[in-house]
Amino acid sequence: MKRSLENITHKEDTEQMARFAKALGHPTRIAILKHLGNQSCCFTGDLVDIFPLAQSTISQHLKELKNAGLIQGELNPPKIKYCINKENWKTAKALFQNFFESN
Amino acid sequence: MKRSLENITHKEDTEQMARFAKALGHPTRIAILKHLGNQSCCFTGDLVDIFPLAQSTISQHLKELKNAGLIQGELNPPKIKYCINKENWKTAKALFQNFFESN
DNA sequence: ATCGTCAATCGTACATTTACGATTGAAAAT
DNA sequence: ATTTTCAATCGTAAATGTACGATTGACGAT
Repeated sequence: MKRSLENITHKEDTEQMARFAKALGHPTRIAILKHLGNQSCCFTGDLVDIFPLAQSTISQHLKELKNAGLIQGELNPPKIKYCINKENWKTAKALFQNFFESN
Repeated sequence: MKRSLENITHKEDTEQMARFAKALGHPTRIAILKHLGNQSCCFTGDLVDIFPLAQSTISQHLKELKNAGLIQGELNPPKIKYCINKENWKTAKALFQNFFESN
């Protein structure tokens, strides 16, 4: 990537949707979200058991999902309980719905 | 990425959705698709005029969208006309709809 | 106070992405 | 036949992403 600073800007909706899409752009993360959808919530450890990936890798994926705003972590000592961020989920849903509808 | 060969597999739906999402994971590509949605079709050159990016960069983005199956190029010598791939668009729409609905 | 458990972060290796300019190839126009 | 035009591809540089094991930090339990 050249133009590292002088980068192109797009409409905020477009940028936001791209951020969501990027976070969804890995099968493990989709699978995590599907799991959260069923369970409503779960702990990192649960996921480490489900997926044949290192704990650090799961943690990294969770971080990306959190950064994108799709999930949130609640302290539940000594564990951390992850849930869908319903607020942003609604936003994402609307963005994608609107995007796909127009064709 | 270690495990380059012994990689994790997911359900086909999950993999497919991730492929679509990955292709949507860049604002320029979202913008291209939105443009195609309005225009129904367009030429690479049109996009080069619209976006402040090199021709080769646009071409690369188009290639990714084509690989993901979201667009298709029709020969229209001497130009190439790009359109939404309606078949796969429907598939993608359904995958995302279903995904977001379940929460 | 020490130990065990859980999850984040660090350091690292390698792959992939994103951008550019330059080159190539194919087809239309001269 | 030569030139022009359009878009793909090549080569390259830098950034990001994906995975691992090891370490750290926080907190409960012993």
